[in-house]
Amino acid sequence: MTPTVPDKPSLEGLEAKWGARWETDGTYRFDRTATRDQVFAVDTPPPTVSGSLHVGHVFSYTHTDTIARFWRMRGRDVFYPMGWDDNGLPTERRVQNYFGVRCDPSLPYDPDFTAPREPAKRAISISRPNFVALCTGLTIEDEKAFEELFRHLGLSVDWTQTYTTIGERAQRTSQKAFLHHLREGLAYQAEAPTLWDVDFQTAVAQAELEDRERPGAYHRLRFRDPDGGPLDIDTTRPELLAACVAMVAHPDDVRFQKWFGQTATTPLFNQPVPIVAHPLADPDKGTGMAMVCTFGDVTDVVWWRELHLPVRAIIGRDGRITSTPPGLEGGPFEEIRGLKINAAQTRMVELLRESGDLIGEPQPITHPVKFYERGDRPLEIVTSRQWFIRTLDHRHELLERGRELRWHPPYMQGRYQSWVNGLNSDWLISRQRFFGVPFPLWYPVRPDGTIDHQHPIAADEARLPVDPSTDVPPGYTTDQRDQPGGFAGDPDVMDTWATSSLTPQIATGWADDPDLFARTFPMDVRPQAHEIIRTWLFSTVVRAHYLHNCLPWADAAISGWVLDPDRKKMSKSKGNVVTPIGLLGQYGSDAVRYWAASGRPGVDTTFDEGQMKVGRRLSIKVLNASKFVLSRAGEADPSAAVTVALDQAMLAGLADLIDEATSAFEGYDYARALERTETFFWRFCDDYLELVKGRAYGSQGPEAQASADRALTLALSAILRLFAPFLPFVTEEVWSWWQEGSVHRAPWPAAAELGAGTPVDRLVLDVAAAVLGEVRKAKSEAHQSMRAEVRRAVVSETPERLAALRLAAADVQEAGRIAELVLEEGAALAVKIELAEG
RNA sequence: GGGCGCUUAGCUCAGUUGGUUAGAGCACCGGCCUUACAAGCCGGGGGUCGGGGGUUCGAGUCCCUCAGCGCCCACCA
Repeated sequence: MTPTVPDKPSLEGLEAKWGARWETDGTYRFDRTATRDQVFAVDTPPPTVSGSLHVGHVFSYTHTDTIARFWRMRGRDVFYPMGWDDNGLPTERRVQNYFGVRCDPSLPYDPDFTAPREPAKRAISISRPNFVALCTGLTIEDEKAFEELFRHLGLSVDWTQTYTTIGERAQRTSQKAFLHHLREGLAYQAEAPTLWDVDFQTAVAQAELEDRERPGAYHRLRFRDPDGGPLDIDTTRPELLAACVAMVAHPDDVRFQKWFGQTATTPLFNQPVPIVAHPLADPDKGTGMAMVCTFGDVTDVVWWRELHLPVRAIIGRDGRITSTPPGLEGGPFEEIRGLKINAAQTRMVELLRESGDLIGEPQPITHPVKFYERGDRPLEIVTSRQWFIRTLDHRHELLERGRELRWHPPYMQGRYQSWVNGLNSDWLISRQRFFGVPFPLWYPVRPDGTIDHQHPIAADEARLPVDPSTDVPPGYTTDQRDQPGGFAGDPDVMDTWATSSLTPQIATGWADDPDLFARTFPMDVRPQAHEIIRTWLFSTVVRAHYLHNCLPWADAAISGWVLDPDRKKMSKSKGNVVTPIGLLGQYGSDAVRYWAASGRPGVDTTFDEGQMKVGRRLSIKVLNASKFVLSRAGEADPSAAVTVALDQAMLAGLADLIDEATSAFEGYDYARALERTETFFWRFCDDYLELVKGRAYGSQGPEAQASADRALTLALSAILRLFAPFLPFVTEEVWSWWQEGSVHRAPWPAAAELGAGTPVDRLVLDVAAAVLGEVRKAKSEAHQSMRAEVRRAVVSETPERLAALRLAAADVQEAGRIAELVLEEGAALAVKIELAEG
């Protein structure tokens, strides 16, 4: 094929041109005839749709894309779907504000409902199905914008495989998996104390917690020991005094052993409480004696459970003091009833100070307090009925799965192990929210109108997905909803992780496409960020272990974060926010990808526009070097032999590079593959191209020219393919000048294709470039042009290197414009240069 | 409290099993219109490889220790 090389190659417009072409040609389309062993399947992270994509997405998704492109060129059929995570709280909050609505799950579906154009002043109550429809509609627009950005970035996703986490397939999959677990006893419901967010009014799982350092104070309260003497404790939660159910000290604590088994009396309320022993009580903390309340913190829950203490709850789900424990009616408790927690604490301290039961002044401290990671107020612990998936009983199997998984980088496995080792409760999957996957369950309503939670009615698997708030369980009729003798739908939804833990099953069609599933599951790789190892990665392993008794994928590729130390400075000085689309427009997608791909696996990387400039320069260099090679040698005879030592040496180095890049990619180290390829390429341009230029123009006769031409085209072909995973647009552009088809479907280069076999003196290029460098240096120091003539150059070198240099002497002379080249044996490289006059 | 990672030139980072005077890019300085590229090319200066100790013929690389930064985990009265 005769190359068609533009006069002025440019990067402008390549994204649009090739994006459209790849779509038309189905370049990245998954071939459903491939069998599992021919497939490379990627469990792409579905980005949260509420909000916008930021440079962190560009960063990590590029990493995955380079891997996908590598395996595609290696001949694998790449299954690379995209998902949108539109399920969950962020979308709910947006819809509430955007439309001025709120979800009331007790309302029936209104098929005629249309959203108000402007948010109503008073929030309109709508049914859950109507609310969900609004959520879905609002996310579609964002999803379009996300797809456009990712296409512009050049992700080689198969956009026909897109799913959403609230979509029908995700719901079907989530519900089917839940029913599986239910049948096998791996899912269960329990009425138990759980961490509760009083603002979101929902239970929260261990994985969603974070500790925040908060100011607090130790308050010393004076209880009465069994003899009526003082017995002091320190507490940060004096407002929970009315919920005190015991006092506890360490079993070995000699100060308190005489009281174990006896009864103390609380201040203010004068309630009797047992004095008990438990090893979790720390003799060095406070007075060594603690009060146990239901519930002030998770230690209270442990004590309550293990010491079989009664429940005396006072905090309601709205975060106020609501329930009055028996025996406290009419007393000082009335002073705090109805108050929020902070106000209740203030009032309690006043009351205790008045009664003389507060000893000294509160001692301010800073201590870690548990928060929901998206929440603003400390979590409380309330008792409620929730659904759980068992994890504690399977800790050892799950640890073993973690060891079976191949981690990139390997040390990331430690995060998984420490998380699993630290699990202290089963996985709480129910949420008292609306925009999520409903539980496919109903409960019988007893004749007295109460709900019989112990006998849930499961949906028919063939009918999934169901919405129990509108669908009717098998054997019932619509009019029996919420009626005595009828049924009631489960009001909760699954936590978003309960759905996203099934992304492999959703993407591969486990619930509804057995053919696809057989070709793609278990998947090959899960790319994701390190902070969600404990949530997304862990929960995905749990689901696959239970559902399929295997890992969901063989490899986990963990990406770091984008650090932005200069963010302030940038926004101050320039006043414009750096958005991904702006960067892509300014530097070009290939350049931004270059920056992203230079971030090593798992390593946090600084946001660096300088690297994008370098990437742009590299892309332009690819255009220009390719232009030179193809316009000189594009019509080279493919059967010509590479006979010149310099050419052979260059190809030998390229063969080494191919081997190194290949094994780096196989180990998920795209960054190393890029770095090595780039280094080679610059040397190829700066040294080899300069050395070979004259010969390629025919200065040394047709055979020497043919060798150069052949070497140039072989090298260009391999280099373009090595760069293709990183710079998909510019490599495709150049490829199209002289090759049929897409470079992204071309075979990954192999060292063998470069005609290896004959022994090659690899020193030739090395020595020739070194001498050329000396000549350049001399001209630079003489303030001469590189074109300046050298009358005579005397090169001293070791005999071995001199022999190598001799093989490239003609090229060196020509590149350096050296009239007379003298070679002498010496200890190390030394070059004496006499420039011509003038 | 336990664990992991990082600390190499002004900046961003490479340095794979320990081996010749420690590398790249950016920035800086100087030079050059050289027929692929002036949004380019050529050259140059610049580092006691966080501190200390050890193993070794030899340590940026291995061991110990200390410090700083970041992250993960932890029952937080």
